[in-house]
Amino acid sequence: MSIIKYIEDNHKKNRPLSLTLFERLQEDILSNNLKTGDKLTESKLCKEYNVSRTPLREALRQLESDGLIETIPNRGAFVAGLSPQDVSDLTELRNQAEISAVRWAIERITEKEREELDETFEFMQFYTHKNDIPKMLNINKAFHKVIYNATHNKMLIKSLNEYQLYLSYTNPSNYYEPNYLREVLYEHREIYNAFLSHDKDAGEAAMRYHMTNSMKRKFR
Amino acid sequence: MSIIKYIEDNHKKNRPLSLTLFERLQEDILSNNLKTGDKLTESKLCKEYNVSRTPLREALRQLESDGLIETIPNRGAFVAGLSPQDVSDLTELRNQAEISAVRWAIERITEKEREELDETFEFMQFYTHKNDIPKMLNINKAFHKVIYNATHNKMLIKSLNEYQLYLSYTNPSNYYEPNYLREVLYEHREIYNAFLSHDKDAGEAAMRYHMTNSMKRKFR
DNA sequence: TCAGCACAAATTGTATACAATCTTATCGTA
DNA sequence: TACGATAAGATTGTATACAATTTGTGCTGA
Repeated sequence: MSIIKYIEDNHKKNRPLSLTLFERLQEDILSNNLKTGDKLTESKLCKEYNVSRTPLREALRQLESDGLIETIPNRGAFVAGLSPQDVSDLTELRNQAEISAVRWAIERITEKEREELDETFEFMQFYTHKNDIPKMLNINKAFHKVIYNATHNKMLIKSLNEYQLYLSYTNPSNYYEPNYLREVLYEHREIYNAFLSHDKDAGEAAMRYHMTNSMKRKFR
Repeated sequence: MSIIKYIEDNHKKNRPLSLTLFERLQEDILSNNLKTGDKLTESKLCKEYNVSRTPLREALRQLESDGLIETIPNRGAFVAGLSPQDVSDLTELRNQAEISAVRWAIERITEKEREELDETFEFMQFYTHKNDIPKMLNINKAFHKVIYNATHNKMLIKSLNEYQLYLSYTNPSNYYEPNYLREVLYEHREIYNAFLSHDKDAGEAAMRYHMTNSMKRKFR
């Protein structure tokens, strides 16, 4: 049964525990459930998540690489969350990176990726007219992710995904202001048009405008 | 015996095996000793390095986070080294990041860090006059690292250190050209002066100039 | 009182054992 | 011959056991 096999392959639950633990701890740190300075005692976490130390320690190593914890040999792991300063820095870094990314992406985007961008933008229009804000939040992220991947720049993609994830836990925009969706759609259309006309300068300008306004929307 | 204790504490060999393995494998991948696509079979690596699988797997998780390997669950880890395209992209990213960094650093540098920069630049002058190229390579890296840290931007520091490390394995500059050291010293002096005058625009311009010339020196 | 030591408990680091999954080789059948 | 089923071997995933180190505690003696 190829169908069943297919479904099994995609839904299969043989994801390593270390990955699940990594995501769980990442979530707990970014959501400030675990706070900066907290000691992460392996045995306690093992009991909490009901796993052995082997996959847990692997998850800790990944968190360490991402800078979300700091470990001192033979002493243990300590949470290193994001301070308000970190968030502010991260925001600025993200803005710069997004602006760079749009130039790279316009230069390197493939036909298939362009179609993906088309599709994503159409969804964006659709859900804007539906006024479906939760859906829009996802589509918004997806739109930017398409751009990230279109840069075909491995390191930049990794950074941008990290920035997007980390910042998604910080104070959200004022989604429910009356013009929110219309403004956002307009700004994305400008970016989208730059891809259609293959105009890097226009793309940079549009992204810069979008980033500026995103910041404003957060704090107005 | 406080002295002995001190020396022990610093030279102590109780660094986790996972860290040693991580550095070793990182080196092997960046130096292209392990090539893109190579399968990393745990048991083989264990035999090669004479360790058990536990610390080895922890090292693999860190390499994975850094994007130097890719692991497929239940299938194993595969080397994902840097293609020429990656190196080119990385170079451009590094250049942009260095330019951003110098602005941040000039704004945020502490007195202590300024002194460190003074000292490093003095060493730079000293070894330029001595014409000691190997020493200069180290001082050069150190000078930039002082700037990285002076940004006090956690993420940016992490990225820049990664860029510097990764690119240090790529084709080196033509160090032994007659004017190499003098040119490099001049360019760093311009950057250094911008710190003294606390002039971000001058700093950006100087770093931009330095980056441009660094590229030229690589390929002339 | 308290510095300093010794020992016990807790915690991290590493090795090994076992379980689950994937790969490969073999064989039989159409 | 080509193909698929199947079982053996190899490899990865997880749990447990043991070793090394750190941390906590109580005692001693100046």
